[in-house]
Amino acid sequence: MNYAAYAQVIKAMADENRLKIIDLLSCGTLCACEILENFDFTQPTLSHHMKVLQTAGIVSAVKKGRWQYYTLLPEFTTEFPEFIKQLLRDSHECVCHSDSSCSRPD
Amino acid sequence: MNYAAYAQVIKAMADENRLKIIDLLSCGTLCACEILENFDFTQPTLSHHMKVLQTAGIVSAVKKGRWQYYTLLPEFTTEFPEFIKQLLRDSHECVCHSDSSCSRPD
DNA sequence: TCAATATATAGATACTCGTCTATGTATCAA
DNA sequence: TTGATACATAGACGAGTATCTATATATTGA
Repeated sequence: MNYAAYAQVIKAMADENRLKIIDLLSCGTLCACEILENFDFTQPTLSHHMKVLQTAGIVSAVKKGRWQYYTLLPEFTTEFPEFIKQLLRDSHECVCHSDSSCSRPD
Repeated sequence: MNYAAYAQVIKAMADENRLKIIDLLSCGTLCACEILENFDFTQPTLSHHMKVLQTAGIVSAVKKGRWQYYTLLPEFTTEFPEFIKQLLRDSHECVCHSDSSCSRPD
């Protein structure tokens, strides 16, 4: 499992405001000004957050005229929940199935 | 949706090593020394990571003799994937369903 | 052409975080 | 009792980050 790659994605999600941005985008494309209406921080701060989400492969951006439209990437919305599922699922390559010097608790 | 609370959980997951620890624990309880065998960092660093995971409500700890046993909390393993599902699902309270001055891209 | 609008970039600041070394504490076996 | 083992805590350091103000760029309507 590629921990480093997914750690990058999760790092990008590890912020209250970006989590809300992802939620806003979960029902469709929005431009930056529409997203900004939902927050108290400044426009450059939003610009920073959107760049973080793009770099992580969570969001794509398309410019039309004056507006920059952001959309959740389908790769993210489908692959990420699948990764979480696999992460928390018992798999047979785990160290706990191998020999160990420590005894188990009762 | 409680973004702040889940942002704390996601922050605790937003580290390559802690992600691997969660994966190791996904198939059952392990003591600290067993977990440490899988990493290159020092024992105090592991101790720090385990505290972060406990504070976030991801892992519980039980001491038996000399050993400290760690287990993934069932609340985490069941509720977190559900949160991710809801986060990425189109919901009807979204701002995109309300009035907006911005036009949509084609 | 000019002003307003939408967004990005630069640079600064304060804070958080991952890791280390050094050391403390608790448990157990001899 | 003593030494070894398992783990935690304290404190430091360097890197990263969330936010701001100031400013630049691009687009559009008048």
